[in-house]
Amino acid sequence: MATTNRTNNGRIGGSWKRALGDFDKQNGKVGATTGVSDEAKPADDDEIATGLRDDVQTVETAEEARRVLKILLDNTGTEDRPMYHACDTEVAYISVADQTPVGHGQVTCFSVFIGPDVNFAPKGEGKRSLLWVDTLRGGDEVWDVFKEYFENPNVKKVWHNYSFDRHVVENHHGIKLAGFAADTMHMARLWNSNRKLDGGYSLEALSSSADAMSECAEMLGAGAEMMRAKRGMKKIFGKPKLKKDGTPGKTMILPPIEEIQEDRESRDRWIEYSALDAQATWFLRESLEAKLRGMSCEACPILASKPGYRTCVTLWDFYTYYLAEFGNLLTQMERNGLLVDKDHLANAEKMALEDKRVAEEYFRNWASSKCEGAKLMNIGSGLQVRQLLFAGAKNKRRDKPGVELTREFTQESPEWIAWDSAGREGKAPKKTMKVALHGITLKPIQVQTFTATGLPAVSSVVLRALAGKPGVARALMDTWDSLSDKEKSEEALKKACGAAYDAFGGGQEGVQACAAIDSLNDVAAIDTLLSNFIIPLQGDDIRGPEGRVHGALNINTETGRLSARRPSLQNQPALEKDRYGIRRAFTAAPGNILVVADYGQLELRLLAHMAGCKSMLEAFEAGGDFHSRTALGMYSNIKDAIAKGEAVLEYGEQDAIKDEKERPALVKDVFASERRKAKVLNFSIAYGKTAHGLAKDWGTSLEEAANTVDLWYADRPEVREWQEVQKKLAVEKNLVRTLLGRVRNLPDASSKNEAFKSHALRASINTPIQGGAADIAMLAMLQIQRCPRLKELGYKLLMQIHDEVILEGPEEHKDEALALTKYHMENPFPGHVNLLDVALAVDGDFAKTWYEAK
DNA sequence: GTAGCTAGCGCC
DNA sequence: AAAGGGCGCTAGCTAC
Repeated sequence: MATTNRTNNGRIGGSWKRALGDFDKQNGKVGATTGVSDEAKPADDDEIATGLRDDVQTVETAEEARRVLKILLDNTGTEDRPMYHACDTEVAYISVADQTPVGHGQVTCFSVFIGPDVNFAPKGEGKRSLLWVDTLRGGDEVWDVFKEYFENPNVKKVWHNYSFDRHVVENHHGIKLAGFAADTMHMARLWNSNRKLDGGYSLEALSSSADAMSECAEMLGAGAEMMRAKRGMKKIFGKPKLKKDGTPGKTMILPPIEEIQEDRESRDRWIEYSALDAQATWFLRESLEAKLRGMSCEACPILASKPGYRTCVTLWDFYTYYLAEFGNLLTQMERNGLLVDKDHLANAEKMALEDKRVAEEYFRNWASSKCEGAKLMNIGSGLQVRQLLFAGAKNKRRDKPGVELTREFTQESPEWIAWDSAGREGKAPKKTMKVALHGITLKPIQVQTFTATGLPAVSSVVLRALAGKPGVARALMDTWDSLSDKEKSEEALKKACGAAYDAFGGGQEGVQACAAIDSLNDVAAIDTLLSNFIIPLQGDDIRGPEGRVHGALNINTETGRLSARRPSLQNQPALEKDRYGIRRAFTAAPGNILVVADYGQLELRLLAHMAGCKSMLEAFEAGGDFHSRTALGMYSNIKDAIAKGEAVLEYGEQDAIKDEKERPALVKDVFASERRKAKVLNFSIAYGKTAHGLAKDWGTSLEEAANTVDLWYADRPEVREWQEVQKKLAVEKNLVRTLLGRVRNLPDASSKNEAFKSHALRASINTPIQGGAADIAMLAMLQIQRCPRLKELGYKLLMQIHDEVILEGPEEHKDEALALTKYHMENPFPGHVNLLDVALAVDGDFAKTWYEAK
């Protein structure tokens, strides 16, 4: 085998990218994982010749299509023993990195493999077990023939990353895919969630992995070699990119898919390549089924002991009971998409740009009064901001260089910017110029936070500490002349400002520095909103033709949570930070309404259940403010106050009729700081946070933090025991399991590297909780999806944000739909029950927009 | 010019 | 040696 390096330099511009080409790294698709040579040498014939071409039956006409359609429909097997049809498509006219496949992309061909025994060749022409259909040449007529095939629910189809193929196939002729049976990417995740560094989950990587394919090595026989012959597309079809002078360059580029397919020189190789994908998927499914059948699925013992629990003996059971259907549901949600109000976003953009302009001007004026270069600096560059504020600071790692006193940066020249924006007339001025930045502080700022590379961090937390409370210094500056002497006293100013006050000499100078850094922070915050949400949500790449955004929902996390991409709809700004109301842009279609429901304290409830923690279970049963109740368990002074009747956890009915003055105080008001600590611990302990980290956050001694942690555990000893069991499991077996028994491999639990090992051990106590919450959310979504009444009412799932779901449907049925949604979430197990030892609390509402429904 | 990295930040 | 789990996305930067 030729030597290949691991770089993926396939800048494969424009519109070619395809499903299995370099779909995406998160899904472990080719790109990062397939060795792609940099060298512009022709592919070695030995490597790519599979000898497969003669085994491929090609179809280019409707007549041939009708003949093979019969063979396809004759080979579906039985309910008990289905014959799996592995399918795959190749796609042109889509930029997979940027565009949603809903409404983008055109299928140029597809391939099907039903196993080595099925023969697609006409009588008397020998045997061809691979089917390859040319939809470029075949066009609409061929699609019309195969529509019946794709829509037939009795044909059990298998795909690798079904999501992509489903959408691009459904881009043609209103086809509605049915008969989904398995997604080998999801099966592979369930088998081993830890392949990120081991080649990932691309079809290429999996089908050429001896481990993944081990269960069908025998069946493959000599074919195993053939599987391993599979290579990335660019390796086989790449051509040297032509340089400006027309000579071949070093970089390889991939011609457009439709060209490769039609080009006489590459067509046969292309047919082989693409037919091989279906075959690889088929064998991979066989192997993974055998693997999953051999792996136990051990649910949380407390849960598994409950009467009525649907036991999955093996992970294959888990796949067939839940995950396959869930995978299909996710593709349906992707297709549904969310309607986005572009006008609203355009308006938000205007406001954001204006706010940003004002804030930027304020900072730049101030900074350039102290350093000439700041006039032209890039204030979005952390490096440059660090140069201004931390010049001369040492690196935390002694062997590495610190921040220089002065440094030059290359910036676009003002002349060029003017020329570029004013119509490019005449000779182009020089594009860039050097800009020198030096430190501007009067006294060095004490560095508290460092980046991983040892340099002073300039994150928003650091800048916030320098600037003080948002808006305060700025307000002082704006009203400076009318301030009283007392208000202008050193003491008062220092109190109102952040740490930059002293570093810039105090007085008005100090206040101004704080105000300017505050503005800088503002610029960064606005920029994030603009570039992450406001702008991309208006673009056509992630929107389908009907104006809805169709992000991808992936099952690709270590814990079993979903992740969302293009766009990442799961990290829209939280309500309190959503200053431009971005969530208002997510809206229901006319006549419809959004139903939004989320779990309360889902992860803590799962911890209570799995650990069998008496105190936590009681607290959830009692209801009310959970964090106050935690504080009550930790601090005796709260207990005393309650015993004396001076405070209560929450008001009961009797308190409501009392005069306000006669009412006892609430714990969350009187013991606010205790409650705050209890709340932080509730969230932190599940993540494995250490006393050291808490001490740093709270600015207390290690001892004090450790004592507080002990107070938390004192009331909840079962949690500590449970965590020890998880860690032990991780060390002994290098795995932990979620609530429903899915596995997460943690090889680092045996690592000699203590940092890796610690991380694995923290993950071991978090994964059952986080993954268990994902399990519950999955069950609830399946119940919602299956609910015949919700379907009848016209309600569809659009989105999941870990513990929250969004549905859309006709406004007239909103009350019933919300009630049903909550019911399913509260009773997510098959049979409409909740088998946990703790109730599942669900909060929900409906509204025209996401913002209002939260 | 590109690819891959770091830093940073959004969500649960 | 670091010191809270899980993600995706962007801008800036640098090596090639």
